[in-house]
Amino acid sequence: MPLLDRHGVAGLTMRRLAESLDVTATALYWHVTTKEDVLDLALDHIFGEVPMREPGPEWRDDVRALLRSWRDAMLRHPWSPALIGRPVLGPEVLARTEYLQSALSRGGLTDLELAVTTRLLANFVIGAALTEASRGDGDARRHITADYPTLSASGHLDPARWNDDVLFDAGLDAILAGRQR
Amino acid sequence: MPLLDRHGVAGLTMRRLAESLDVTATALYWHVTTKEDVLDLALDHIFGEVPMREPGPEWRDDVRALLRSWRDAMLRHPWSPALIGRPVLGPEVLARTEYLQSALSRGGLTDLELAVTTRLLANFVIGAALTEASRGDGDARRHITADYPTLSASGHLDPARWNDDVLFDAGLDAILAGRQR
DNA sequence: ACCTGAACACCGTTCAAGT
DNA sequence: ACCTGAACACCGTTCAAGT
Repeated sequence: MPLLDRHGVAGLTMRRLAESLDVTATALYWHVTTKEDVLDLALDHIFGEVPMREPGPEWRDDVRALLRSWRDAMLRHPWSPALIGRPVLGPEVLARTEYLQSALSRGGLTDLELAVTTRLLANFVIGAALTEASRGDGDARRHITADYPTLSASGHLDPARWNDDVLFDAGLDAILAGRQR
Repeated sequence: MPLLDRHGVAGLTMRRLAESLDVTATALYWHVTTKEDVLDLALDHIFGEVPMREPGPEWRDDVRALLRSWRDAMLRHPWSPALIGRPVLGPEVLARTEYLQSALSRGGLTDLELAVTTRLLANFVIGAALTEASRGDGDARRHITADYPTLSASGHLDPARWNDDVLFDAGLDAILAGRQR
């Protein structure tokens, strides 16, 4: 939905969507029962953009590749992370979760450890996409220097200091490091 | 804001908020320039509920305590996780981020590793709160059994099988485990 | 300094009616 | 089966005006 990418979730209007489809706004309600339905469909749809590559010999590489594309897809559609939660149950999402979980299984993870790692990875990716999608127009973060010594020394809020991509990849590696072979 | 807790972010209306304050809706615009301002204020405000306990001898315990309360606060106000991203820069949030980062410093983390771990932890907490806040009314997840073998075998979508709290704590421990003393 | 009232340009959604 | 038109009950926000 290019409408969402341009105007954000606040700018998506049933009337606007209808117009882009050359229909009346009320016509949409034959196909869909509520505006939330539209958002649910759009959300699940973008996960179709996340490729699930043929599983290779190194399961860690499969996991990394999947989760990088997962984050990329959300960053390409910055409205998406905030919508997550409701229908993390669309078919596209489920297929990718299955892929992730089976890769972890190949790594030897089972039971509690499998569940913990799946959640940890998924929630990390979602959290990362959510925070990164909205930062960017950051013009705040000034004179923080005085009040928060450790924070400003670490450059946590300085986008020039650390790159989002390397922090994400390193986080992924940290999670994957302590795991079974 | 009990209004938000009861009606969610969609149910918070300038008119409704005004009424609860015994004022006209238009009066609000003298104190605030836009509705988004109200949400930003409300969001930062709930992080004031997250206690920063006196740092103890075990830095890991400080981190765990902070992040558990952090997640708890967001789950008490389920509308909050989806709003994160814009002003993760309010004073309450900044104070907690500073606390977290200084605890990690006491643990011996510096530079890249400090930045990576801070992000990893923060994004995990946010992602967890976001996904957990909206699930709960899950009445989907049926006949998934057939199509996604690993997924359904793991009980990933079965709330009776794994408890959110233990998965969260275990995730936290997994992140903290591989780190400096 | 702080609030009201009227008004504007929108919303999502329902429903009878058309083809 | 699919769409239109009119209508309802709301929205956020602006602005002149009051105290």
